[in-house]
Amino acid sequence: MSLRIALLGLLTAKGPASGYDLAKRFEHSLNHVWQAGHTQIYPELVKMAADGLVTVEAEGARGRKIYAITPDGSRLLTEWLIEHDPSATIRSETALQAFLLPLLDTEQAIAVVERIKGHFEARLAVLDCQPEGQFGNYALSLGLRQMRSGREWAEETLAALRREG
Amino acid sequence: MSLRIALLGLLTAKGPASGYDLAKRFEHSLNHVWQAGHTQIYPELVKMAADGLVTVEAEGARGRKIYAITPDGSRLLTEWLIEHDPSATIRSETALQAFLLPLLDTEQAIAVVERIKGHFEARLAVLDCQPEGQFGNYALSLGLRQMRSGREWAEETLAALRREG
DNA sequence: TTCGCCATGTAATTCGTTACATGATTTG
DNA sequence: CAAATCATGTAACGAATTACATGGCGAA
Repeated sequence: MSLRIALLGLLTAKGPASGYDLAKRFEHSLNHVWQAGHTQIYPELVKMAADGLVTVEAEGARGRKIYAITPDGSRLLTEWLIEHDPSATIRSETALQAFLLPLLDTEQAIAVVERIKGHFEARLAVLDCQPEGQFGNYALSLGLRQMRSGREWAEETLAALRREG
Repeated sequence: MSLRIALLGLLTAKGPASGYDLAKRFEHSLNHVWQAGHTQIYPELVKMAADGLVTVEAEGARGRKIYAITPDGSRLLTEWLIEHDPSATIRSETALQAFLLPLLDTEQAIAVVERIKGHFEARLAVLDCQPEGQFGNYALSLGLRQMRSGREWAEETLAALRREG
């Protein structure tokens, strides 16, 4: 479902687009929120068209199809936003590594946390380059906060490990 | 892979266990980090035994099998912890709702953010009840930080929406 | 005209969820 | 003995990743 919602959202926010365009939009704006490659997007659009959520508005060169959202699609999108309880499912490899830290000796643990810290910083850097005042604004500020608190956790954990080691 | 790692980690941290036990451990300690139900765990343990990562240490009543980690399993676990670059894949329905907020009018957006805030608070409450000083310590403090920053985001966003609306 | 990127797709496989099925043990 | 919970599993389906395949178009 969420993939559909994400696609409908992008079509609403930035207008009709081809599968390729949508894959690009995913990369550039939704990347810190939801991810999908073209191999998932192309077939999903076909199914969504069959379900009446999008239509092929135009066909261009080399099979390029421009999809637009339909009223049914808009309805589904708004309904989901207003009614859907976001699932609490979390699967974070980073948090899993944090969980398992006590299995390592201090020196190894420090190395792992250093690397995790690097990851948080890298993602933070990506988000920092993101233009303010754009559509993804709210998600961007949420992402920034969570990456910053990840970095802080790493710093605090490093300090604790060094004290102890 | 991560499911395997999580299972190997639990077996190392808390000793040999059956599939059922492991499902329970997932619920109680790994829940804010990684999730898996018994339907995923049972078959995975069989495959892991076939791959020599765990062995059936004992068999009890009604087919109960107690699995223990093997040296190969330990090796794989440590290697993963030290070498594996945690994937940056994020799929958060909450963040997706945040992303799509601008599609709603102010009143609806406020309702959505209120609900999101409630979710963050609920998860925070669960983590707050978790015993300190246990194995999952590091992951717990990371989770707490991230839930708190989620709640702060919701509060700030609500304030902004109310100013504007 | 060759190289690189644009653009679209399919196939195979793995990962994860939901629904179903079964029987043992404990508690009231 | 009935009901609840313990405990193990399978099957079907859906979501996601990886690998493969193809051809167009533009620039050097």
